[in-house]
Amino acid sequence: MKPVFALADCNNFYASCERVFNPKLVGRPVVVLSNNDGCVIARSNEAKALGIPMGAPYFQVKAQLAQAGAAVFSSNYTLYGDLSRRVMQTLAQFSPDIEVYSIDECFLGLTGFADRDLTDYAQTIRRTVGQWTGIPISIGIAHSKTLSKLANHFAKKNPHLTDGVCDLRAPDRLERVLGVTEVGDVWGIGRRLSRRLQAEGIATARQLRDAPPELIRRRYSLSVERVVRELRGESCIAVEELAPPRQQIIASRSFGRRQTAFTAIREAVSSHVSRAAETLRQEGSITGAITVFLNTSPFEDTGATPYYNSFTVNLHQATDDTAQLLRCAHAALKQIYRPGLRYQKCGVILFDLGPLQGSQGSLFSTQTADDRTRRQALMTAIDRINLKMGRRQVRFAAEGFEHRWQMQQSRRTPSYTTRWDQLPVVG
DNA sequence: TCTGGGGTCCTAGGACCC
DNA sequence: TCTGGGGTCCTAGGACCC
Repeated sequence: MKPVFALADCNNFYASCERVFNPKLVGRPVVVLSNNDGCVIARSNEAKALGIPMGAPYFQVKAQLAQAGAAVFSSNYTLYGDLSRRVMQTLAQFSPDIEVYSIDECFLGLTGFADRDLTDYAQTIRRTVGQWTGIPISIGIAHSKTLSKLANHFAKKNPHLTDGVCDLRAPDRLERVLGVTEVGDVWGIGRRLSRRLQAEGIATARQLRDAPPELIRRRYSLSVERVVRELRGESCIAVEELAPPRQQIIASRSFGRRQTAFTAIREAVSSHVSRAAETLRQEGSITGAITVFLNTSPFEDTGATPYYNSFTVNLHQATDDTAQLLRCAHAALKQIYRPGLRYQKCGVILFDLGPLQGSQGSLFSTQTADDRTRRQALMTAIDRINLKMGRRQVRFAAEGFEHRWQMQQSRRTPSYTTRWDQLPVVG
């Protein structure tokens, strides 16, 4: 039996989240900005209709948005994360086999449901998610993940034709949809590949499907060959219920305004280390290496070449101790900081991750097992307090107090669903 | 003045070894 | 003047995703 996949994808997710708690926004253009209020990263249909491109720098479209009476929000990831969890929990009612693919997308294995009317089933899913969470979704169904993405894309682009659900198992419909889908809209074909393929006369998803896989592999790569096979309905990518352990943890931010002073940058790096280490401990992992990176803006028009540098410290013993990581990060920062530059962003990467359980001590460590136990108890205590009392109530002095480098978020909505003091009020 | 953040995978090429 | 061949491992960079 051929496998059946569904992809459920929230429509304009962040913009829809803002609408859930502010129904007056329905019908109005809504956009959500990236961190630091830099770029447009989510648009309601009305905002898309204005021609606001995805990723547009806010300052370039600000006037246009204001003129159209658009509602503009700083991103509120706490809110979006919480609503995402609710959507995923609802979806889990409909298949035993689900993979949360991103904050707003979820694959459902429907192979065992193939004897039902799946369009009908998908409509039930849409209705339920809408009623329980207030978030509108679209659903694509097909014999491979890549085709289900494509089905979803078609459903979303043609709501009047599809009512938000598109089943591409029917061969004639599949032919038609493949024929009208640009090759760059296929999952796994980005801007670069799309340009190359088009230069060779492959402009639609159908043309890509009909290209010989062996040739594609030779000319492009294994990954593009896999895309071709998936477009042929040959499923090469399974639903992965268990997320593979992660390989790295990144914490970085642009500065609210350009920074030059070493002390300010060290504070920012320290606070990123602290955040990354928190994630590390949440996952029950330890890290064997830390990279600090620092850069100036790539958009500076002074003609100077942008500065980007990074430095990696390998730990002789893997750890999840914030204090130890701070020492390494400070040493790394000293290696890459150059006075006189206007820095735009810094961050840290933890990699070489492994499980805390069963980790080995180092032959060369001066730390005793007792020391380690005490440090771990300290970290656990800090994490607990911060969880209970709010983020960063207890923190390391290296993170500083003034935070003049911190990002700007002037248009942020309350954390309606995760903070008691910010619950929505019905009046 | 103002241009996000967090991930994964693949490949080519260099270092190194025998 | 001549200057192998093959294997592995690591890393940087490119490409993709949301």
